[in-house]
Amino acid sequence: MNTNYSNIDIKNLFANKGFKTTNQRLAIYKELIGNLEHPSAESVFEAISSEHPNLSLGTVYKTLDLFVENNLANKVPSNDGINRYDGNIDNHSHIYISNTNEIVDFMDSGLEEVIKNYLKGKAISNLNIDNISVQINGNKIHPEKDIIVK
Amino acid sequence: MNTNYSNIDIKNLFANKGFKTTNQRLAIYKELIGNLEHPSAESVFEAISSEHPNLSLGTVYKTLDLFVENNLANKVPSNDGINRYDGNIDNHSHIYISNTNEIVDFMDSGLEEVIKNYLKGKAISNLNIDNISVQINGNKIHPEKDIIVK
DNA sequence: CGTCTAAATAAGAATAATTCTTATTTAGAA
DNA sequence: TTCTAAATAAGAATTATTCTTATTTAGACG
Repeated sequence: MNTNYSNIDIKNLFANKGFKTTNQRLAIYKELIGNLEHPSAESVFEAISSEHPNLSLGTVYKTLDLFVENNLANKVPSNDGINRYDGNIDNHSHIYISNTNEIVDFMDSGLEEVIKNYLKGKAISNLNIDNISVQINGNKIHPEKDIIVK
Repeated sequence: MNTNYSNIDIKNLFANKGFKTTNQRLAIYKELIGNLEHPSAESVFEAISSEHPNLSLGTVYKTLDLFVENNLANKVPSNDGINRYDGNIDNHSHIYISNTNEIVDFMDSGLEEVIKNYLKGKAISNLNIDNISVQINGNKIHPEKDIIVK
């Protein structure tokens, strides 16, 4: 995913979706695509509120939902009751780490391919499939260190 | 999964985990394993409150979390901020249906096998994997009808 | 470029889900 | 049967999210 958008690029992106570009939306969008940790509305707000001291938390909520509705972001299912968002709209999977509460991207087109092929042999009637992603649940052996996928 | 537990069976199950059997816990557990729709705390409460008029919603919350801690249930990640629970602790996958807000079980040991095999070729360092499940996101063509997997 | 207006925002009130507190009740050990 | 630690009921408190409304602003249009 290219996260190296200029303000002009983002402005065009927004215009194509039919909504206005505001400083708030620019800041929220840039934070979202730059933050790979699947932030909550609250953490997006905290990350940018020093540069945007008048920003309202309600605006962050509304704006993130606007992005989701317009396919500029996705919600990431969570199991602690707090909604988290993902600026990466390419289909990918997630590693849920229970002892750190992290949700780490697992990008691997081969995996999605393998699953799609397997499911071709199955008939699931009455369902339009939008996308498939894998949830890998686990815990970090060394919580302070990163997970490295090779 | 055998959902045909007698009260005695459940009592033993609880005793083995080291906690007391109460009427509330029996009712909550039976509702949880009998309800395949991944209920929230609220819906468990509603389902059994007529037979247990003094039951407190807080007790349902506490009890469901007790079950999760003791591996008698799992939390199901959701993206509407409401925690949902699953009394089926066998590893399985879920179909998330956006237009009905349902979460439907997708039991298929072959699928988990295919994924495990694929992941054997990958090195994910610093992670203990507990389980892997697939999230199939889609929407029902006929919302009032069921999804049938063959 | 200035004007205008629908759209967006700030601020904080309202709501909804969940957790916490404490007095009372109870399961099950002894 | 007694006793006590554990569990519960009730409702207050907290937290995440949504809603309301007065004010501000992006950008269309002249």
